Amino acid sequence: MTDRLRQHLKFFTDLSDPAWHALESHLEVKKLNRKDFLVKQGEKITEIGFLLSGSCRIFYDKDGTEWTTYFCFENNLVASYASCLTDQPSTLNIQALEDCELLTFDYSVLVGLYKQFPVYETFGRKLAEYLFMGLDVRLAEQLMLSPEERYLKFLGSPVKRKITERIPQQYIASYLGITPVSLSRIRRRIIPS
Amino acid sequence: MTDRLRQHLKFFTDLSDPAWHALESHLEVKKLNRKDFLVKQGEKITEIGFLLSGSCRIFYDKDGTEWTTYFCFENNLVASYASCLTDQPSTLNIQALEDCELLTFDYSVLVGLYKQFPVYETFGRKLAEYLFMGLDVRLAEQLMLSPEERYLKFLGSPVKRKITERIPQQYIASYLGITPVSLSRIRRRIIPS
DNA sequence: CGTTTGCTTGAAGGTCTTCAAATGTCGTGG
DNA sequence: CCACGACATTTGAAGACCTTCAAGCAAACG
Repeated sequence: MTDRLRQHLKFFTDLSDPAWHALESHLEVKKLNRKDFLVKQGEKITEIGFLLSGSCRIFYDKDGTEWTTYFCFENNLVASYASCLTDQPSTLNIQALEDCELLTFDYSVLVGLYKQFPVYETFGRKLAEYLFMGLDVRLAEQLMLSPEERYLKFLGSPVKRKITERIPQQYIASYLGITPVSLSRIRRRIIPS
Repeated sequence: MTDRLRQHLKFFTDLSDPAWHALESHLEVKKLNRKDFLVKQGEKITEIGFLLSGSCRIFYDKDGTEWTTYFCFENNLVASYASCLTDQPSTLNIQALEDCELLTFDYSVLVGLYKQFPVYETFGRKLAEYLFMGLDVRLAEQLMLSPEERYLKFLGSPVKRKITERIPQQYIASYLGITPVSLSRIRRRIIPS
């Protein structure tokens, strides 16, 4: 079962057996029911999860309105990474959209591995670089594209299009930075069927 | 002169003398006149700059409209980092807002240092983490705050407030994701004086 | 079934955008 | 030092789009 995590980490860097086992020995299995929270805004939780099954969304809550920054599915890492890095309470929430099974370990484990195995420094670098690039694209879209263009682009991505089949529309709207009502109207506009 | 760069890198991690000299030996001095480009959209330039004096802005050009993602000043690193990472042509521009003097080295130098000195892996990780966190906050603001709120927040940051004293308003607008016209109206609205 | 939850639709209102013109500001050359 | 031109900012008017509040449906679930 942990093999799937090891496989996923290869996307960033290859780990030797000893290096891998050092991490593996800290892994725990965790289950979340739909709507359960892995991380809550305001709490300091430096747990890093790897989704074996199910899905989560990462969102901010501002005055009762929720703004989604990311969706996570099987074989994805999920964490309040900024909170780990700053060692401050999380500014965001991570909530299960479906029942989830995940492997977890604490960020402090990773920090320990940075010191023990140089290869983990490389891993940490690649991970941060990967997250950086994801945000970079996302910010650019948010800056340059209109809500309608953002939705069209969302549909244009096969990976993301699948999200629409699995995630309530209101969360897509909050990901696009608009209200559910607006998304509904945009949909009627571009798919006049 | 290169000392200022070394000092700045300490923000991320301490470099031993040999590690530092390995980088220092590759540094070049470069001057940019106002409006000159360090990086142009569509070109693959993996040069990393450290601003000794002057300022730059990083922006996307979409159909003739420019959208600023970042401003850089003295003692800041500046590069098309995503382009370095992906080894693809840059999707953004870096342009001097004032006459600039900078120290530069190519990203490939850094990649070489990753292999030679483990400490540079740590540096690279911290750098990527730092850039990630900057984008994280920026995206959250872009998602959750109205243009007016974004501008107020911009003014509320002493560091950024200084930008208004040095940078034309239209660039601030493009940073906030609105038109110069809108920013002008927002200003009139919140500072009715 | 009835309740809950989520999506759609309507009406009204606000803010941003676009296009255009006027006013300001700054740097350069006469 | 002033005048000019280039570039920035402001302002006006019209229009588009998103938002809010509210009501109506539809599907999902106990």
